Amino acid sequence: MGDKSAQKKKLIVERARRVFMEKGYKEVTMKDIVEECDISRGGLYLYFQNTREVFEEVLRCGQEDADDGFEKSIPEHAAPSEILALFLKEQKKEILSKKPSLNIAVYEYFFENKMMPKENLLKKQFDAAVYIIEKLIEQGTENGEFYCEDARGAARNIMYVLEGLKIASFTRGIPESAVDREIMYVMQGLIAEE
Amino acid sequence: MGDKSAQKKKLIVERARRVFMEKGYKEVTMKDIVEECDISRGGLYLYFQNTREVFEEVLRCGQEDADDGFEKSIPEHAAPSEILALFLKEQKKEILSKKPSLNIAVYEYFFENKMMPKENLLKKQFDAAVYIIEKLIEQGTENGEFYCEDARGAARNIMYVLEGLKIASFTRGIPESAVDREIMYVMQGLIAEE
Amino acid sequence: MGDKSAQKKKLIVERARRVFMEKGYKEVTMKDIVEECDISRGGLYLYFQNTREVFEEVLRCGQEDADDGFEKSIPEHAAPSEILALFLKEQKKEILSKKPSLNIAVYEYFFENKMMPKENLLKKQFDAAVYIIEKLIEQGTENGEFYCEDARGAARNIMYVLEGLKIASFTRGIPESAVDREIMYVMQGLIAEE
Amino acid sequence: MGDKSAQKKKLIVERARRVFMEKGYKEVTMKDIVEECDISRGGLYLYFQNTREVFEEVLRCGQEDADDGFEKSIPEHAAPSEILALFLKEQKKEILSKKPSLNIAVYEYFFENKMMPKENLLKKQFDAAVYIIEKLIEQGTENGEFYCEDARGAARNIMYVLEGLKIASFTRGIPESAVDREIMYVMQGLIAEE
DNA sequence: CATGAATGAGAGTTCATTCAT
DNA sequence: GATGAATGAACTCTCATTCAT
Repeated sequence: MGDKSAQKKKLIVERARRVFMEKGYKEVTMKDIVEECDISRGGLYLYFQNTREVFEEVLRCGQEDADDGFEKSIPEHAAPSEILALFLKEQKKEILSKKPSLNIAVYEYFFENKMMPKENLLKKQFDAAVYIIEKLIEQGTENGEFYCEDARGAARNIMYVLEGLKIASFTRGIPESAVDREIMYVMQGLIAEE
Repeated sequence: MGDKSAQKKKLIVERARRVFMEKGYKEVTMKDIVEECDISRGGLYLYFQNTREVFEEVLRCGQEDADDGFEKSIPEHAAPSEILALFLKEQKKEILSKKPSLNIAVYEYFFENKMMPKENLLKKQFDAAVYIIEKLIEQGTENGEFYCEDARGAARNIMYVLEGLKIASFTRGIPESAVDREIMYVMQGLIAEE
Repeated sequence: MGDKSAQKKKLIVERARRVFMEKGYKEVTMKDIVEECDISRGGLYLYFQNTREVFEEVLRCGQEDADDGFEKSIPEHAAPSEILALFLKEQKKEILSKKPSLNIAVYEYFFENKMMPKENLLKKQFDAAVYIIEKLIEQGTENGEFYCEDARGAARNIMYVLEGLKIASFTRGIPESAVDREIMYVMQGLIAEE
Repeated sequence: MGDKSAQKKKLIVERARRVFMEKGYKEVTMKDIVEECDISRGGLYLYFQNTREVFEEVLRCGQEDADDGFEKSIPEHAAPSEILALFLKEQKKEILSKKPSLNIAVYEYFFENKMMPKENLLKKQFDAAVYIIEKLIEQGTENGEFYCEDARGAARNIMYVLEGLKIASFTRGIPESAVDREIMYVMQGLIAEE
């Protein structure tokens, strides 16, 4: 039972994710999910009481497959600067992607549910990324690739720029060149400096 | 009639703005607006067909009072660095403000209506701000306050960071210290450098 | 407006009364009322939020036509004993009536909403009836038709018996003879005694 | 199987009784019963098709523990008037009891299912009580405690008053004094008389 | 027998939108 | 123009009832 039930729940979450990617968070109704899932009206309510619960499960289950693509693409003995470049490239791809993604739904959800200091998914992801970038910059500084006196500050600056670019992309659309330019700018700040 | 009609329209927009500030964009119904405006249901439809039209009018009419506070607060013969500092302070205030603002509604609206290359309000405001900052940096560089080889790049960097901070604030909440730190960081990049 | 609106409300209440007479109180749904009224789903909600509100309005509006039949049937210069007899006859008719009446709905409603010390319709009607009977008995005693030392006690006893008969009729059904017997019994108590 | 099955049925009825005491008759759903019984949804349907069947079983099984308290409390060689007084005291307790009882559910049930001339539980209980009171009055009359020419009539009158009091209590609430007064009144009618 | 997931009918409720006045 | 009553579509949610296991 726990098994089949869990199976079903997973299926619902999977299908629901598509709906949220397509329509954002607020727009989605239980009916939308029901229809996407080929499930009965009442059936959905066995597992979730409202779209909020469904979406939170989508978030919870979604973290696994998050950066799969990225991590796999890192060569064995890559230099810190190379890894950082790869990371930024990955981010660029996401920023520019025309494919529907959960991003907008996530923002809509957190606009409505701001109040979550520590369990906030966005914050966790942001902090984790800052940490990784910081370490890369430190390593790069040690082996002479980078010159940077405030690795953490630089890492944070990069992440805020990326967040700004994301929003710019979702709310206006920006050309690839603009993303490249910004990435270039922050990379410059790490390398040259003298 | 053009007069009374325009008067009425203005009243609606004014009241509707409050509603959008309170509830965001998607949540708002025609009923909400009708109730806030003490107008008849049919009356509203004489001016606007749906919440989208109302919101667009809100955006159009709202630009006036935008940076009033800021511009007034600039001293007569302030140095470029001082003006920039004031601007950033203003931004900080907005980022940290707990008062309901149109910001979230604006994001929600543009998530749904991304496709507007040139008339996009967000883009216009962003570009305008970039231009101002760029000029300030150039002036500052000339009079020796700043050292900066790529004023436009730096200006854009600052604006993306601010946008990132805004989103961070709306979706997670950030402490004042975090905002200060980021502002400090970008200012450092302009001043020191040697 | 107040006029047409009141008109409509009255119509709804009228039709709704039928529904409550037919189905009791708890069984009735907003849909039932909507259908009986040839009104739209949303239309009903303009006037009432739920069946409880409708029923309370039915109660409020219904008191007028209550004892019409009775009062009209009283001859000009009837003796107290005759009036009392008429009253009891009226009660008997109601107790035995096979026609759907609001009675059961009223009981169901007050089972659920017992808590109303002073505005309780049932109590008011009961007390009013007790008062009338008491006065009749007093008058009858004065002119020698009755012999009774505790007019109020007797009046109350009569009303409780009638209430008991009503319930008996609604929950089991009782023959006319049983009602006659009880009425006879209480009347005996007033007359003979010598 | 008859054994285990009967056991289970009994358990269901026991728990269901609580539900009916709590919520009346009409309000109760199969779901309510299932939940109170810690039984499976399908399981309940093996024994009962709907709440009506359950409630009828509750009624059938419930008669046992009915007047337990009363019968036990009768002293060995009590005088008829004493026994009657005890009986009325017992009735008073039930009328005024704030504890949830099956009473309201019973009324609701019989409002809906009036048509049962001979197997009607309420009628049976009523008639049985009348018979007992009649006998007590007769005995009391014989030994000089009472004076009463129509024992059956008096007995019936008492029972209808009690029924009226019960309904009054369930639909409006009545103070203890009111119950006392009515009981006193009917007792007076038996004793004094001259 | 017993379970409980699943179904689908139906009640409740809210609004965008229309239209007679 | 302006009003607000009226409509009906769309959504949410709950249960009686069934059925594969």
